[in-house]
Amino acid sequence: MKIKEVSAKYNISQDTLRYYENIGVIPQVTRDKNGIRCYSDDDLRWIELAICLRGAGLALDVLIEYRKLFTQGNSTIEKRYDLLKNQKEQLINQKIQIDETIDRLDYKIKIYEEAMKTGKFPWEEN
Amino acid sequence: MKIKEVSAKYNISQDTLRYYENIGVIPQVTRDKNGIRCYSDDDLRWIELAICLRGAGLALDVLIEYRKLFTQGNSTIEKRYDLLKNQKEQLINQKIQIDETIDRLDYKIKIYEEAMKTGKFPWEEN
DNA sequence: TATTGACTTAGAGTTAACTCTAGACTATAT
DNA sequence: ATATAGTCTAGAGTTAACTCTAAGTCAATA
Repeated sequence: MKIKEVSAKYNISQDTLRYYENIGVIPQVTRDKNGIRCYSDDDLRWIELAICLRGAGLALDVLIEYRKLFTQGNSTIEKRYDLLKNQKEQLINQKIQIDETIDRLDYKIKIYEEAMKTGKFPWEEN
Repeated sequence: MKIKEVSAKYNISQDTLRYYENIGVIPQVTRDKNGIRCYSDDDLRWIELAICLRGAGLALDVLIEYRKLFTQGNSTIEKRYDLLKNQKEQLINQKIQIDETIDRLDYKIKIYEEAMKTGKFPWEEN
């Protein structure tokens, strides 16, 4: 699979694909005789993982670290485990923050709905 | 309340407080005779709101827009309502992404736990 | 044969959200 | 009287994560 197809398949720019490879978020993609990237199934799995984790807000630093540990083999299992646990914790905290904010938005939305229905605008702080 | 106290109370840098005021995320704080900021309760509520929304990932652009609409009075009620609804949708989507990622991390974490318990490292893609 | 389109690289540019710097002012403590 | 601590401003610098540019290679097509 060449870069254009991969880009279309995962809706990610070609620039970003090359960038991720350069910084070590995904493997060094093998090239054909003309130096053109041919993405393997394994490469695609790494890309998909990267997109998923980035989409949830993980930093590229963390993905680079995970990939680095992975390439270092089984001796880094524990470190990878810690990293994953850690990131999961962060995501749980982020979810809590989001839930708080959604509650807050819901409260405001309700007030605005009332205001629009009754034409009366209650005293509001912000 | 002066900037140092506010900074401590909300755990936000003085620079950021001034920055938020400059770009219009929070009100223009009134000054004492020496030009020093004295934050009112209303200012504090805006700060608290900004920190909450930013913590959930809302962009400063959006907060600036909301604040701008607010200062324009009741004629912008509907626009503010739309903005809030919109941002809520985004947060819900973000939460879905996070949940997917947490599931994925959980799966990996389980595999790593197994590996560490048994000492056997199963074939893994990444 | 010339052009087109897909690809390559290195490196510069962009954007968001801070964060820091330098120089100035004022109030209080020694 | 001087030092210290807290504040101010304007503007420069930083960081993350892209995104774009320019100049080049190569294969297929008009």
